[in-house]
Amino acid sequence: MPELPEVENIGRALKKHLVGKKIRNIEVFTPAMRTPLTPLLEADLMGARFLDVRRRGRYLTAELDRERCFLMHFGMSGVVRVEPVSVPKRKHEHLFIHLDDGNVFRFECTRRFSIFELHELSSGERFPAVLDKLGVEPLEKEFNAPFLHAEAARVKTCVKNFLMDNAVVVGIGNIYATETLFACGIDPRRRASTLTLPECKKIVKHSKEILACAIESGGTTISDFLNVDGSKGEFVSELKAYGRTGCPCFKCGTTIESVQLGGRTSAFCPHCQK
DNA sequence: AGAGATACCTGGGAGC
DNA sequence: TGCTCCCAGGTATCTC
Repeated sequence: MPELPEVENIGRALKKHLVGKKIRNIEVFTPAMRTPLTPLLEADLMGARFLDVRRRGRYLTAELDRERCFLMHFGMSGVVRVEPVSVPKRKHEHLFIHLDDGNVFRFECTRRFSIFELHELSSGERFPAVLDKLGVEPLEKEFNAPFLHAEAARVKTCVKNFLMDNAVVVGIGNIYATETLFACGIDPRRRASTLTLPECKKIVKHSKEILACAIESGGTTISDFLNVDGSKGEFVSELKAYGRTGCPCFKCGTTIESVQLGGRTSAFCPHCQK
């Protein structure tokens, strides 16, 4: 599934393929997505030109002229491709945007968790207003230990759910929260407000490192996304805790356990994570 | 107000 | 073998 590093790479690739191109035609195959795709047909987008592609959290925006933009979120099974019109339509492709260079921008999502919407974008704005409430970017300097410590102090939820809260920091999903807490030796069930400043420093350090590592390892997924089909990035082989319930801990050999937190499975080592 | 629960959706794997 | 059931995931929306 596209995590933040992959979304970043997808955005860079899309930028190369879309910017400067004009929309020739739009085809919608599945009108009733999580949010309906029909507004894309009703809006007059013929001839609109792509100006830029940007990432915010796990969202991508594709800015058009005429003060509008597409807002994309890939959920857990969303894929985008830019391919020649001759490539046959796949089963779960829901939207085609034909470009004036003869290629087709294709939006695929098996589980239909993805979002593809049209938004207003007043001049000077970088992102549509619906993204205003998102938290800081984990790779930016605003995501630091004092910030995290202050945020943690005012919530009652557990560390794991806190790290996954998009209003605090964006793009840390179940996998990265699980891996970060394992790397830090912090029990995911602990109250976030019990985190010390040094522990927050660890979390910031490790989450940035893990994201950076995933960006490198995710490269293969990106080439697949444009060329063939989405095989998983190599980062899956780096996982130390996520998906390893019942397996021995790489550090101490204790059996990895799992617990439900906020409706999500959290794997952890009961010996290493305190 | 804030936090937990639930709906959304489908493919794949486990179990019978 | 073939069927049913459950799980995975992020976000919006609800309920308490």
